[in-house]
Amino acid sequence: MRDDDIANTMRALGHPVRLEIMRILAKQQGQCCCADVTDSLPLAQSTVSQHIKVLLDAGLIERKPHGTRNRYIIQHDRLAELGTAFGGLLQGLVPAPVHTEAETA
Amino acid sequence: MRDDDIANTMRALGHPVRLEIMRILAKQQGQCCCADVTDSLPLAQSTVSQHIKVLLDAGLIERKPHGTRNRYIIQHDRLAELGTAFGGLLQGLVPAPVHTEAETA
DNA sequence: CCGCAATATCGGTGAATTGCGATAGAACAT
DNA sequence: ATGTTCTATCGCAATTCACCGATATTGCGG
Repeated sequence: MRDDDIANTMRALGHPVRLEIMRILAKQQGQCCCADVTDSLPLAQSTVSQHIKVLLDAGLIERKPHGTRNRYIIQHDRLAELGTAFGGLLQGLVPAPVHTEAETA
Repeated sequence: MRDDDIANTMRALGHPVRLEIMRILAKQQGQCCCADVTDSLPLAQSTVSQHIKVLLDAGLIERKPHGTRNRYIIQHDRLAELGTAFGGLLQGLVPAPVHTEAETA
């Protein structure tokens, strides 16, 4: 994952409403449509749809048409990918690459 | 960590330049001032200072005046905190809370 | 005291984000 | 076909972001 990609994905998660949407989607496990999300939030349907689009563009969820509704499925692969990238980032930020105690000249 | 807090911190990291700044700071380990960062990036000093401010406000780094310069230190505690929060988030997004195999009625 | 170097902050510009209501289109039931 | 429901998309306004150059501040050396 490139920095750009990490940054984009993190920014997609960098909004309380979108965090909440992810949780709502998780709770309903693939049986969740836009209206369900809207009902759970104090926001207009268009606004929710926008937030969903951001998550879609980041690859964090996937749209699956189902009759007149659309179901949204969390992409756990993608989340895991981000988790790994984030872990790698933390790793790279770690204080000191001390090799051996005896090596401290 | 509240959602707001998680979102803010993630958004602070949600920019490639700021990721890079974090890496630069890590590499120089506390001996790094604003000019050093600016020299490593194709951006104006004021822009770099702005990005640093974002990281400061998110608590991801700390300023430590040192003569006419300012040194910036990565707050590993804060990073770890975010890591934990992010892990918890992933946990909460996990597909199914299956208790036992025998329980699958 | 005077200039210099480092840096934060101000003012401005253009782009992106966040929110809304209104609208268009698809699928369905009647 | 017609109306209903669900949802994406289109303006639109307000806000924030990203970037810049210019400026003010602060500490240091002469």
